[in-house]
Amino acid sequence: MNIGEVSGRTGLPAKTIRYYEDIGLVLPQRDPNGYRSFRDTDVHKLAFLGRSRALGFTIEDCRNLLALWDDQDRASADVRAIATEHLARIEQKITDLEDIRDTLSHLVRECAGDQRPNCPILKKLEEL
Amino acid sequence: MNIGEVSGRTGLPAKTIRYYEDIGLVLPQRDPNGYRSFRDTDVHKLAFLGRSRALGFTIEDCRNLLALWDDQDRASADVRAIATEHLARIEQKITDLEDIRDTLSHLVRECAGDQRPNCPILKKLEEL
DNA sequence: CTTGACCTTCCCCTTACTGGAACCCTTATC
DNA sequence: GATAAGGGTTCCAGTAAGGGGAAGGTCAAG
Repeated sequence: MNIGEVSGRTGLPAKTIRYYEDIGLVLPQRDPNGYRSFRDTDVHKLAFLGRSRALGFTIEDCRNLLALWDDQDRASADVRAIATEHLARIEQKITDLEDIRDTLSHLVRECAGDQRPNCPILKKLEEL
Repeated sequence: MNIGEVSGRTGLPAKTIRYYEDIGLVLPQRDPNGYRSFRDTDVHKLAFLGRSRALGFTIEDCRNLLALWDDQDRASADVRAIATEHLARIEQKITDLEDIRDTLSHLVRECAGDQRPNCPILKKLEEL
C-alpha cells in the first residue's frame, strides 16, 4: 500500500506519516522503486497514533503507548499511569484557560467598544 | 537601567526581553559600553507585554495592543475586537480540552490499572 | 591583579509538524 | 516517442516563543 492510500485510510497527511517514519514510530518496507510499502499492521499502528494524538498525547507518550500496545504482557497499570498523568496535564490546562477566560470576559464586558479611546482593557493590561 | 534590573522588575527573563527587542517590540537605548539602557517607558511597555502574554495573547496580538496603547486616539472598539477574538479562541480551546478530558477520564475509570495486560485504554485507541 | 557578577552576540534546540523545491516513477494520451 | 498528469522521493527551511549554553567584553570589590 502506498503512502497516499494510507493517508486516505488513516486521515493522516502523507507528510505526517513520513515524519512518523523519520522518528521511528513506523517502519514501512520499501518497494524496488523506492516507494514506501505499508502493511496492514503499519496502517493499524498509524491509526492508533492518530487517535492517541487526537487525545492530546505527546509523541513521546505515543511512543510509549505503542510499545505497551505491542507488548502482550504489559500491565494495564503502565498504560493507566500514562493516561492519568496526561489527564492531570489536561485538567491543569483547562483550569489555567478558565482563569484567563474569566479575566478576559470580565474585561470585554467592561469595555464599551465604541469610538472613544477610553478602554478598561488597556488600562488593566497597563497596571494589573 | 540594565537588563537585569528590568528583568527583576517585570518578571520577564532577560532572554525574553532581548527577544522582544529582536522582533521590534521594544527599542532600548544603548550605553557607550554596548549595554542596553532601558527607560521607564520601556519597562512599562515590557510589563504590559508580560501581562498580555500571561493572558495568552499571541505576540502579534501584543504588537497590535501595544500600538493601540500608544495611540491616544484609538477606538476602544479596536481593542475590544482583539480581546473578543482571543476570548473566542480560548473558549474553543477549553471546549476541545473538556472533550478530551471526558473521554480520557472515562477510559481511566474503566481501566483496572493492575498487573493484568487487559486494558480498555489501549483497546479504545486501537479501534475508536 | 584577579575574581565574580554582569553584560554582549551567536548559534543550536525545542514540538509536531507544514510548505516548497527539485527530481523520479507510472500510466494514459496524442 | 514525446508529453502531461498525478503519484512518489529527498532535503531544506520555517513555524511560536523563547531556552541553553559557549565565547568573550565590562565593571566593581578586595
